[in-house]
Amino acid sequence: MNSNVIVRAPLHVQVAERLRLLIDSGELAPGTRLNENELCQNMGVSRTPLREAIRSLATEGLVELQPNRGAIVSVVSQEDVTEILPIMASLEGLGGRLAAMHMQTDQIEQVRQIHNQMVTHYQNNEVTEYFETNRLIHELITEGSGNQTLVDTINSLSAKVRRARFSARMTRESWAKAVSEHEEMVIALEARDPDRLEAILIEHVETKRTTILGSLQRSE
Amino acid sequence: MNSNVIVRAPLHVQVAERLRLLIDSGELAPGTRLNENELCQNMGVSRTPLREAIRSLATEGLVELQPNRGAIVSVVSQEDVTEILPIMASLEGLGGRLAAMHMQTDQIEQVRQIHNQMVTHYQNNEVTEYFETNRLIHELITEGSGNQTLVDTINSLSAKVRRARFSARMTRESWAKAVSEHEEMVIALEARDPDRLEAILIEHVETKRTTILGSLQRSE
DNA sequence: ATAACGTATTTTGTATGCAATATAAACCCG
DNA sequence: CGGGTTTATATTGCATACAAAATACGTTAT
Repeated sequence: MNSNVIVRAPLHVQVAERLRLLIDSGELAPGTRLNENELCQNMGVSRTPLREAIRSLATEGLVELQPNRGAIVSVVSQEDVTEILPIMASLEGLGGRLAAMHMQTDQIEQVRQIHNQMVTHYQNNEVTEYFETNRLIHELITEGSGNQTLVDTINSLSAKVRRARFSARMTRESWAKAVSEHEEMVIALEARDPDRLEAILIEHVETKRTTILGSLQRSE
Repeated sequence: MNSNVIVRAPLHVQVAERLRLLIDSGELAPGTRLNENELCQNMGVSRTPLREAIRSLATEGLVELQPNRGAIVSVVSQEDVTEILPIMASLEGLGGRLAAMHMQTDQIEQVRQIHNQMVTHYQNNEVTEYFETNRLIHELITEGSGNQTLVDTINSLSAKVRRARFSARMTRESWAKAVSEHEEMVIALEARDPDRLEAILIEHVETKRTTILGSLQRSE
């Protein structure tokens, strides 16, 4: 009777994880062709698990299969982002609504703490740390909904937008707006006001949309 | 220069499609273990493309991988349905809102026609045809949003709920309510009233939730 | 009779090999 | 020299082969 069974993940799962990381970090840039032999050598596995991993990533939408020509890292177009953000607005809004109803007090306090950290990073102009704490807050609120399917759905959409990385291109103005919206979010959460939190989150994603599209304009 | 190239889909894609159908139709019931050799013989392919297909279905959530023990058709629990329906409400609501803004007049007329067919099926107590036309209307409206990512997201969630198939267990009462809500939907669409259509769709999914959970209660 | 052990068989996981397709290179002809 | 065709190489697609794990079975001992 051993309940501490250590089941090491199947190779294709490990490989998929690793690839996901490479793609997310940008080491494998959008459009890059995935050469099977090359990746096999790199990771020290055979083609079978690698190919299985690639198929998974394809259904996730991270890579695109081209029959008889392998797979390329999928490119996230402006149209994609335009499609995704309204969906995320709805879903984050729903998440916030549920979170305001279900979250424990200590969890809310945790959000407040991280929010305060985020504001500090904002004031110190620490962009990377700002985005990380920002992401964490959204994650905590979404998870606070208690709806795992919702969390998964949002994450999968969020991953695509993130990969387009417009991050660094925020104007001082829109950054300030985002921070103040976050402040309101936490207040609504502390007041456990579902309608208000939902509304702010939807508005917040709308701000994000403006920021991103603005940044895309400027970069053309 | 030949632009009429016929690219027949890769085997793993065909296999995935076939499996999806088998699962969706219930021929492969939830919980069934997928025996690779058996399926290979059945479909006349080797294990490699079959396994690749299974991996895809796993990331779609239709099957569940059990390390060293293969895959089983995933079971859709009451909790899953409880999680999914609010998400679908949000997304269908958004879809309706966008559809009311973007749909062409002739597309709306088409919805009206199919709606009328659906009402006839309702009056004649033709359940299968009713559900088919019902599904079609929702599909048309969602597609009318012009947001393909939204369509995909809804479809993937919808597939899971559908697989739980509570369909046949509708009470006369809730059925009537669903039909009248549909009538209102079409009216709101014809009036191109985004707010109203969104509200009705959200309400409509809520009705569905009640119906399904009621049916689950009764079946215990 | 049943519980526990050990062996045989099945089934999954991974690697390798061969065939088909696509890409790159060499070559020929204008 | 350039466009097009042929040939060579690389890469993907699929099937098979081997290894490891899990399940099924039979035997023995209590």
